[in-house]
Amino acid sequence: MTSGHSWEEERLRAFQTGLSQWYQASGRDLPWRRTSDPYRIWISEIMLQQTTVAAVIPYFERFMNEFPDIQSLANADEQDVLKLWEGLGYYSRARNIHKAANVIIGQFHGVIPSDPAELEQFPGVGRYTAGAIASFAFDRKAPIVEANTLRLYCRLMGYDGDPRSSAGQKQLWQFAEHVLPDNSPGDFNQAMMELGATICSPAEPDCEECPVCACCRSFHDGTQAEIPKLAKRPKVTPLIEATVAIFRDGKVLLWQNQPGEWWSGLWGFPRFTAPWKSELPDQPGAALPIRVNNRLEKTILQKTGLAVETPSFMKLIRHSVTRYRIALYCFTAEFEAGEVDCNGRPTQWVSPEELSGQPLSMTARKLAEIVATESFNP
DNA sequence: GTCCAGGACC
DNA sequence: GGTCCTGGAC
Repeated sequence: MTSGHSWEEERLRAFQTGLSQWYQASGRDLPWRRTSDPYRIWISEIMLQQTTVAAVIPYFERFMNEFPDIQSLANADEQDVLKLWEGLGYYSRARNIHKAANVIIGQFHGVIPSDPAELEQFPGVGRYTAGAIASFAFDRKAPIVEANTLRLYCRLMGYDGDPRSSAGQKQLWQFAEHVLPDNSPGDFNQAMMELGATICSPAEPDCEECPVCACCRSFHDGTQAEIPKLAKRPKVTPLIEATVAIFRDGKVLLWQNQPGEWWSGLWGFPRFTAPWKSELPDQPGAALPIRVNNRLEKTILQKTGLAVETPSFMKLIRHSVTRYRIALYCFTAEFEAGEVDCNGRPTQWVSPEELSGQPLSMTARKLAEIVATESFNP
């Protein structure tokens, strides 16, 4: 295994030219590629972290309509930023861009810096995102390594080690720097990502269409299926949870998720580990076994301070969060007695119509829709 | 239904 | 090295 990877000048030129011609002919026209506005580039790059292009596009358009510049974002309430982020996931990204916007307004006179090292100081901006903003918006010669380029670089180098190891990371960043041209490094980086995303795909890359297959070690060796080495999947833990929409005088109780919890900063219906051991039959409207019902009522009292009338089972939602596979049992219930006490957690009573204005997780949103429909047409 | 993709930060 | 989230492909 080689410790460094370097190409001769001639090969480098051929690679850069082939890639650039291919990108000009075949690159997708994406909303954030029509601009060099660092604000738009920055927001798009944050949205694109851990998120696919197709999912990002409508969010990006809405976000830019609502917050067209960094000042409007800094002025906004965090809750309104989270509301625009609803459904995109990884909500710390939304809290971080709001925080960073205020730092840029307060300490950088509203000007996004062009230096990758400075960019990396902002919350939510790591080495990749700093390089992306610096190169795309300012055409600075900053290398990038993210999922698409990681796969592409590993194959170009024929790197069969673990790309997540420190040795692998060192190789990748070194390679990214090595191939980066002086002219239009931003376009070059975009082209690399585009090639990784479209041609050099994880399964069955379309090597016949690749403009640089002549430079590709993995293509030469026929090792595309083994490179890059895939990460081991963490083992999945099943969870059974319950959530309840409690009604009082036509309003429903929400609590706010706290730092360190899932969906921190967003609102939701009281939600907790289900007080039973195995999955229940999935029959909306069906009466719960009496003992299960009693335990549920007792848990609701513990978590909210409220006694409720017999909870009614509405829906089973199956979803996943990181390594957890969750069966979420959704209930509605009518308030009977008590004072709201959710262990110091912020709470509010809202009408079903007001639910649409609250930032909720996707699962809370699903129950909110059921709740709004039921209360409109019970 | 299950599997997979997708960076920052602790 | 573990945690954050969702949607789309299969």
